Amino acid sequence: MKGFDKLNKAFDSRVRLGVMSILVVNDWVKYGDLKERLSLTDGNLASHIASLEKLSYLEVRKEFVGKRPQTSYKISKTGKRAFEQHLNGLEELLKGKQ
Amino acid sequence: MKGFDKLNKAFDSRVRLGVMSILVVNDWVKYGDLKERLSLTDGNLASHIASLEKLSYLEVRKEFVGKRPQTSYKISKTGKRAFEQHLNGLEELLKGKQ
DNA sequence: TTAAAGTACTTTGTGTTACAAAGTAAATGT
DNA sequence: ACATTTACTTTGTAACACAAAGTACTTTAA
Repeated sequence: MKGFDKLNKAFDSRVRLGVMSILVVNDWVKYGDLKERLSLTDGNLASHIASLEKLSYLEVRKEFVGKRPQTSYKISKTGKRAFEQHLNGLEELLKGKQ
Repeated sequence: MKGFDKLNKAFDSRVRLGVMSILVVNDWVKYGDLKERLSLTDGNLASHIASLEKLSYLEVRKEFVGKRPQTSYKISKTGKRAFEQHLNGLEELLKGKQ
Protein backbone atom coordinates (compact mmCIF):
# COMPACT_ATOMS: atom_id res chain seq x y z
CA MET A 1 0.00 0.00 0.00
CA LYS A 2 1.55 3.22 -1.15
CA GLY A 3 2.26 5.66 1.65
CA PHE A 4 1.31 3.20 4.33
CA ASP A 5 4.86 2.41 5.34
CA LYS A 6 5.64 6.10 5.70
CA LEU A 7 3.16 6.44 8.52
CA ASN A 8 4.90 6.93 11.84
CA LYS A 9 3.70 5.04 14.85
CA ALA A 10 4.53 8.04 16.99
CA PHE A 11 1.75 10.01 15.35
CA ASP A 12 -1.00 7.46 15.68
CA SER A 13 -2.36 9.20 18.71
CA ARG A 14 -4.69 12.16 18.40
CA VAL A 15 -2.89 13.86 21.23
CA ARG A 16 0.56 13.61 19.70
CA LEU A 17 -0.83 14.61 16.34
CA GLY A 18 -2.34 17.64 18.01
CA VAL A 19 0.88 18.55 19.75
CA MET A 20 2.91 18.25 16.58
CA SER A 21 0.39 20.20 14.52
CA ILE A 22 0.61 23.05 16.95
CA LEU A 23 4.37 22.95 17.15
CA VAL A 24 4.94 22.66 13.46
CA VAL A 25 3.55 26.16 13.00
CA ASN A 26 4.39 27.74 16.37
CA ASP A 27 7.79 27.98 18.02
CA TRP A 28 8.21 27.69 21.75
CA VAL A 29 4.72 26.90 22.87
CA LYS A 30 4.17 26.81 26.60
CA TYR A 31 3.18 23.62 28.36
CA GLY A 32 0.12 25.33 29.74
CA ASP A 33 -0.99 26.51 26.32
CA LEU A 34 -0.72 23.03 24.87
CA LYS A 35 -2.72 21.72 27.77
CA GLU A 36 -5.44 24.25 27.27
CA ARG A 37 -5.62 24.14 23.49
CA LEU A 38 -5.87 20.38 23.50
CA SER A 39 -8.05 20.16 26.61
CA LEU A 40 -5.89 17.59 28.29
CA THR A 41 -5.14 16.66 31.84
CA ASP A 42 -1.60 17.19 33.09
CA GLY A 43 -0.74 13.55 33.34
CA ASN A 44 -1.96 12.75 29.89
CA LEU A 45 -0.19 15.63 28.16
CA ALA A 46 3.00 15.06 30.13
CA SER A 47 3.21 11.43 29.13
CA HIS A 48 2.61 12.14 25.46
CA ILE A 49 5.21 14.87 25.53
CA ALA A 50 7.63 12.53 27.24
CA SER A 51 7.26 10.02 24.45
CA LEU A 52 7.90 12.67 21.80
CA GLU A 53 10.91 13.90 23.75
CA LYS A 54 12.31 10.40 23.93
CA LEU A 55 12.29 10.30 20.16
CA SER A 56 14.05 13.68 20.08
CA TYR A 57 11.14 15.20 18.25
CA LEU A 58 10.98 18.13 20.65
CA GLU A 59 13.29 20.73 22.11
CA VAL A 60 12.52 21.78 25.64
CA ARG A 61 13.23 25.04 27.40
CA LYS A 62 12.72 25.47 31.10
CA GLU A 63 12.90 28.94 32.55
CA PHE A 64 11.44 31.15 35.19
CA VAL A 65 9.10 33.92 34.19
CA GLY A 66 8.45 36.19 37.06
CA LYS A 67 9.31 33.63 39.67
CA ARG A 68 7.14 30.93 38.12
CA PRO A 69 8.49 27.95 36.27
CA GLN A 70 7.62 27.81 32.62
CA THR A 71 8.34 25.03 30.19
CA SER A 72 8.13 25.57 26.47
CA TYR A 73 8.44 23.27 23.51
CA LYS A 74 9.62 23.61 19.98
CA ILE A 75 9.63 20.99 17.29
CA SER A 76 13.15 19.72 16.57
CA LYS A 77 14.66 19.26 13.15
CA THR A 78 14.27 15.52 13.49
CA GLY A 79 10.71 15.97 14.64
CA LYS A 80 9.85 18.18 11.73
CA ARG A 81 11.32 15.74 9.28
CA ALA A 82 9.49 12.84 10.87
CA PHE A 83 6.21 14.69 10.91
CA GLU A 84 6.49 15.74 7.30
CA GLN A 85 7.27 12.18 6.30
CA HIS A 86 4.16 11.09 8.08
CA LEU A 87 2.02 13.70 6.39
CA ASN A 88 3.45 12.69 3.05
CA GLY A 89 2.52 9.14 3.78
CA LEU A 90 -1.00 10.18 4.67
CA GLU A 91 -1.35 12.13 1.47
CA GLU A 92 -0.11 9.31 -0.69
CA LEU A 93 -2.31 6.88 1.11
CA LEU A 94 -5.35 8.99 0.52
CA LYS A 95 -4.95 10.35 -2.93
CA GLY A 96 -4.12 7.14 -4.70
CA LYS A 97 -6.02 4.19 -5.75
CA GLN A 98 -3.43 1.53 -6.13
CA MET B 1 -7.55 23.47 18.77
CA LYS B 2 -9.35 23.74 15.51
CA GLY B 3 -10.01 20.41 13.84
CA PHE B 4 -8.75 18.45 16.80
CA ASP B 5 -12.19 17.47 18.03
CA LYS B 6 -13.13 16.20 14.60
CA LEU B 7 -10.50 13.48 14.77
CA ASN B 8 -12.02 10.07 15.19
CA LYS B 9 -10.53 7.67 17.66
CA ALA B 10 -11.38 4.82 15.32
CA PHE B 11 -8.83 6.08 12.82
CA ASP B 12 -5.92 6.53 15.19
CA SER B 13 -4.47 3.24 14.17
CA ARG B 14 -2.33 2.94 11.08
CA VAL B 15 -4.01 -0.30 10.22
CA ARG B 16 -7.55 1.06 10.32
CA LEU B 17 -6.42 4.15 8.46
CA GLY B 18 -4.96 1.87 5.83
CA VAL B 19 -8.11 -0.20 5.56
CA MET B 20 -10.31 2.85 5.24
CA SER B 21 -8.02 4.51 2.71
CA ILE B 22 -8.22 1.45 0.52
CA LEU B 23 -11.95 1.08 0.91
CA VAL B 24 -12.75 4.71 0.33
CA VAL B 25 -11.55 4.38 -3.25
CA ASN B 26 -12.28 0.69 -3.93
CA ASP B 27 -15.54 -1.15 -3.57
CA TRP B 28 -15.70 -4.72 -2.39
CA VAL B 29 -12.11 -5.44 -1.56
CA LYS B 30 -11.29 -9.01 -0.63
CA TYR B 31 -10.07 -9.91 2.82
CA GLY B 32 -6.99 -11.48 1.31
CA ASP B 33 -6.17 -8.38 -0.70
CA LEU B 34 -6.38 -6.17 2.36
CA LYS B 35 -4.14 -8.56 4.18
CA GLU B 36 -1.58 -8.55 1.44
CA ARG B 37 -1.63 -4.85 0.65
CA LEU B 38 -1.21 -3.94 4.27
CA SER B 39 1.18 -6.79 5.07
CA LEU B 40 -0.75 -7.90 8.10
CA THR B 41 -1.23 -11.18 9.89
CA ASP B 42 -4.70 -12.71 9.90
CA GLY B 43 -5.35 -12.09 13.56
CA ASN B 44 -4.32 -8.50 13.41
CA LEU B 45 -6.33 -7.60 10.34
CA ALA B 46 -9.35 -9.54 11.54
CA SER B 47 -9.47 -7.70 14.84
CA HIS B 48 -9.14 -4.28 13.23
CA ILE B 49 -11.85 -5.14 10.76
CA ALA B 50 -14.04 -6.36 13.60
CA SER B 51 -13.74 -3.03 15.33
CA LEU B 52 -14.66 -1.13 12.17
CA GLU B 53 -17.58 -3.48 11.64
CA LYS B 54 -18.80 -2.89 15.15
CA LEU B 55 -19.02 0.80 14.35
CA SER B 56 -20.94 -0.04 11.16
CA TYR B 57 -18.24 1.53 9.07
CA LEU B 58 -18.07 -1.51 6.80
CA GLU B 59 -20.39 -3.67 4.77
CA VAL B 60 -19.45 -7.31 4.53
CA ARG B 61 -20.18 -9.85 1.83
CA LYS B 62 -19.43 -13.53 2.22
CA GLU B 63 -19.66 -15.77 -0.78
CA PHE B 64 -18.10 -18.77 -2.41
CA VAL B 65 -15.98 -18.38 -5.48
CA GLY B 66 -15.24 -21.67 -7.04
CA LYS B 67 -15.73 -23.67 -3.88
CA ARG B 68 -13.56 -21.36 -1.77
CA PRO B 69 -14.95 -18.93 0.78
CA GLN B 70 -14.37 -15.29 0.02
CA THR B 71 -15.12 -12.30 2.20
CA SER B 72 -15.19 -8.80 0.79
CA TYR B 73 -15.59 -5.38 2.34
CA LYS B 74 -17.02 -2.10 1.25
CA ILE B 75 -17.09 1.13 3.15
CA SER B 76 -20.58 1.98 4.43
CA LYS B 77 -22.27 5.32 4.17
CA THR B 78 -21.69 5.92 7.87
CA GLY B 79 -18.10 4.88 7.47
CA LYS B 80 -17.55 7.22 4.60
CA ARG B 81 -19.05 10.11 6.47
CA ALA B 82 -16.98 9.36 9.54
CA PHE B 83 -13.81 9.04 7.54
CA GLU B 84 -14.38 12.27 5.69
CA GLN B 85 -15.03 14.06 8.96
CA HIS B 86 -11.76 12.76 10.22
CA LEU B 87 -9.88 13.90 7.15
CA ASN B 88 -11.47 17.30 7.44
CA GLY B 89 -10.30 17.49 11.01
CA LEU B 90 -6.80 16.57 9.97
CA GLU B 91 -6.74 19.20 7.30
CA GLU B 92 -7.99 21.93 9.59
CA LEU B 93 -5.55 20.87 12.23
CA LEU B 94 -2.67 21.13 9.86
CA LYS B 95 -3.36 24.10 7.76
CA GLY B 96 -4.17 26.52 10.48
CA LYS B 97 -2.16 28.34 12.97
CA GLN B 98 -4.69 29.16 15.59
C1' DT C 1 -5.78 -41.92 1.34
C1' DT C 2 -2.99 -39.45 3.97
C1' DA C 3 -1.01 -35.03 3.63
C1' DA C 4 -0.42 -30.22 2.58
C1' DA C 5 -2.32 -25.90 1.70
C1' DG C 6 -5.88 -22.21 1.16
C1' DT C 7 -9.51 -19.06 3.37
C1' DA C 8 -11.02 -16.65 7.10
C1' DC C 9 -11.25 -16.48 11.18
C1' DT C 10 -10.94 -17.02 16.80
C1' DT C 11 -8.27 -17.72 20.86
C1' DT C 12 -4.49 -16.96 23.71
C1' DG C 13 -0.87 -14.57 25.72
C1' DT C 14 2.16 -10.80 26.26
C1' DG C 15 3.43 -6.49 26.17
C1' DT C 16 2.31 -1.55 25.32
C1' DT C 17 -0.65 2.43 25.70
C1' DA C 18 -4.19 5.79 27.32
C1' DC C 19 -6.08 8.15 30.73
C1' DA C 20 -7.88 10.12 35.08
C1' DA C 21 -6.93 11.00 39.56
C1' DA C 22 -4.06 11.79 43.12
C1' DG C 23 0.40 13.01 44.81
C1' DT C 24 4.76 16.02 44.76
C1' DA C 25 7.65 20.19 44.98
C1' DA C 26 8.79 24.82 45.04
C1' DA C 27 7.18 29.30 44.93
C1' DT C 28 3.48 32.99 45.20
C1' DG C 29 -0.73 35.37 46.66
C1' DT C 30 -4.06 36.42 50.54
C1' DA D 1 -1.09 29.42 57.80
C1' DC D 2 -3.51 28.10 53.70
C1' DA D 3 -4.85 27.92 49.01
C1' DT D 4 -3.08 28.34 44.38
C1' DT D 5 -0.10 27.93 40.33
C1' DT D 6 3.10 25.25 37.36
C1' DA D 7 4.78 21.24 35.78
C1' DC D 8 5.24 17.24 36.57
C1' DT D 9 5.38 11.90 38.52
C1' DT D 10 3.04 7.98 40.37
C1' DT D 11 -0.54 4.81 40.54
C1' DG D 12 -4.06 1.96 38.93
C1' DT D 13 -7.22 0.39 35.56
C1' DA D 14 -8.86 -0.51 31.29
C1' DA D 15 -8.18 -0.78 26.41
C1' DC D 16 -5.35 -2.04 22.51
C1' DA D 17 -1.82 -4.18 19.35
C1' DC D 18 0.16 -7.97 17.72
C1' DA D 19 2.15 -12.57 16.77
C1' DA D 20 1.46 -17.17 17.07
C1' DA D 21 -1.22 -20.98 17.45
C1' DG D 22 -5.57 -23.17 16.96
C1' DT D 23 -10.12 -24.09 14.36
C1' DA D 24 -13.16 -25.51 10.57
C1' DC D 25 -13.93 -26.60 6.21
C1' DT D 26 -12.36 -27.48 1.57
C1' DT D 27 -9.42 -28.48 -2.33
C1' DT D 28 -5.40 -30.11 -4.61
C1' DA D 29 -1.23 -33.10 -4.68
C1' DA D 30 1.44 -37.44 -3.86
